[in-house]
Amino acid sequence: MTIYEVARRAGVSIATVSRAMRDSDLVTAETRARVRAAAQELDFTPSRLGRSLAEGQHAANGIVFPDLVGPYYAEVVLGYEEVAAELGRSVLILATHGRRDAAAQVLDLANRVDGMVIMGRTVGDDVVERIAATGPPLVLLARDPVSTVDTIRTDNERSARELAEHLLAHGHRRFAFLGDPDDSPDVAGRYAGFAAGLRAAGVPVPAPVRCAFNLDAGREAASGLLRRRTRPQAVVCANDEVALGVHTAATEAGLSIPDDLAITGWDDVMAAGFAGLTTVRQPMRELGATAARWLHDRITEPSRDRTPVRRQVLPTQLTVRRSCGPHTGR
Amino acid sequence: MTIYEVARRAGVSIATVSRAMRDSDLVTAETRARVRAAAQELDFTPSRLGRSLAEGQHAANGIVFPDLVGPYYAEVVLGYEEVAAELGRSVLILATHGRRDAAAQVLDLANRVDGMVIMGRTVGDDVVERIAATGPPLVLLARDPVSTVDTIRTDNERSARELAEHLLAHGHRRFAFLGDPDDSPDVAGRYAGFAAGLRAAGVPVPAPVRCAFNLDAGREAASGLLRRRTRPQAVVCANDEVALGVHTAATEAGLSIPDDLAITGWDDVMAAGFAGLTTVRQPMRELGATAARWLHDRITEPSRDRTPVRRQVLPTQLTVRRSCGPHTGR
DNA sequence: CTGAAAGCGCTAACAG
DNA sequence: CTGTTAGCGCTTTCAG
Repeated sequence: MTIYEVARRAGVSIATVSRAMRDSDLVTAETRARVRAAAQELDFTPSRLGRSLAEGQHAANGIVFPDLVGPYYAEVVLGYEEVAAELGRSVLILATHGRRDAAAQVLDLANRVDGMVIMGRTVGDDVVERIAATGPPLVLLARDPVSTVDTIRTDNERSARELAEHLLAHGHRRFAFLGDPDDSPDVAGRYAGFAAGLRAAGVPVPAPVRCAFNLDAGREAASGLLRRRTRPQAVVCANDEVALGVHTAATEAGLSIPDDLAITGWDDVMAAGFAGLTTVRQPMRELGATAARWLHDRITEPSRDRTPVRRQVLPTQLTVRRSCGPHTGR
Repeated sequence: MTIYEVARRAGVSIATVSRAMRDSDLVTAETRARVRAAAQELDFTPSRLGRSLAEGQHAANGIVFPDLVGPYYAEVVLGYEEVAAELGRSVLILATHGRRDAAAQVLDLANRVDGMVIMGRTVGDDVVERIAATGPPLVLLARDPVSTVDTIRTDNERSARELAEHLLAHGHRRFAFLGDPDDSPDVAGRYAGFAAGLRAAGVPVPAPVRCAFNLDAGREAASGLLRRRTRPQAVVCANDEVALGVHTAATEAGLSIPDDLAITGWDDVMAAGFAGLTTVRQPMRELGATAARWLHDRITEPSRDRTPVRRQVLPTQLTVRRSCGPHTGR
């Protein structure tokens, strides 16, 4: 079912069918009606491929992330998809799963979309720069800026520092940090802010205890930590899953939280509420939604690169619960 | 940067470039090398659009779901994407968000992919049938079969019945069911199995208390329920979010769980473990992964529809924790 | 307002 | 093995 058959049936040229299908005002209402009727009868839908090739537009956006485990990426993707859909664009997803050969897949994706966002440490800067140079518009999300690419992130340093100060106010002095700063720019920022907070108070900054982003990794790392001769008083974790792993390990070790051990996480996942975990909330959907809007601007702007580079850091919110230490008063 | 410029630079025809780029064995190793070198220098990547139009293949799959709230859909999508990527296919996502006009978007998606999965109650059977008739291969996921479309689901009836029996064994006799059977085929199945379990024991089957799939809805519905003169002894919820909402409401009302009120959920989300919630676990990734494999089979099979209709129901697992009632022994 | 015709970038017969 | 030449399905000048 192609435009030709509709044209024949309606007794017009394919150009007219094309116009009628897109409500161009270069056709009489009457002609349009006749064409649409024919299209209806033949159950014709213009081929996206044909149209895209001719227009040089995919009407699609891409997004690259490590995976969808935990609510963080899922929420970002959701915010992105929602706005993209409103703007009439489909969304292509690509999970790198930490694969080595992710670059090739990302490059392939760049070839299928009019714009794309690249999250965190999914691929190297070389790939980003290559796409920035010859590919579609890009937005970097939760990742350090590269050359002149638009970048959107949430604040990590400041909240982490605030968190450190809060813990210090509880009287804690021996700390541990769980998470791998080399794993993602977010973790690096959180560790940096945490370290800055301790340093300002003259408290020794521990080296990070590197572990993956999941409950089991946190649990395992913690069980080692808790066996040390001098146990930390407070464990700051790179995210909630890790923190909940520590929570589990501590409980198993017969420790009571927060009296024997204070714990904090990041993200405020649903389980954090039920575990009474102090954490930091960040505007995940807004992150994705903003990226989608920025991309749309770049894609539709008349002269590429007219808009200056955009950089934004969204604020986060410290959410204090009982896991960080006893709170007196209300 | 097109195939023509590479051809000129390498001193060959575009056909040869095409062959060299795809490692056809219809080119000398030497020619291939020369072409690839030229391509490299010019930073040429074959256009996906051009290729797709010529091949009549998108090398992409689609997936339609209501949203990504909660781990369920995210996990299914992840399993789907992972397998699709391994099979060399990109993935297009479409979240319907319960919109009325989802049909048009789904139809549009069908025009961009070689195969797609449609989950739950995102669009009506008419849309499914229309795509089945003229569109790419389809797999229905967590949804009742439609005509001869492949369908994969997890078991709901049986597990729900098992769950009812377990609760009956605890001595509970006054039940409530939270969730809307009209909302999704899954909920319908769960309610049906639950009802069957009670009926078999001669226990009155309550009408479902309809509520949305989230914590607040569960909490609100429960607070009404708990104010009735005869409070139920056990509340069976359509999923964990709802159950955790009930949990919250009950705790707020000063009830102790499970002594004053037993609660069960579905999905085994992370918070369920921390809340001690009895629930039912289902193989979410496997659901998506299987759908991706089935689609690939259909897409690549020589004569369309040679494979008979596939229907599969994956088993689930009752996960008993403390929220359903006191367990003696180990 | 409508039609003819030239692409968009690539693949795949079909000849050599 | 390599080149020529049709398309794939649609949009868009350019004439009329």
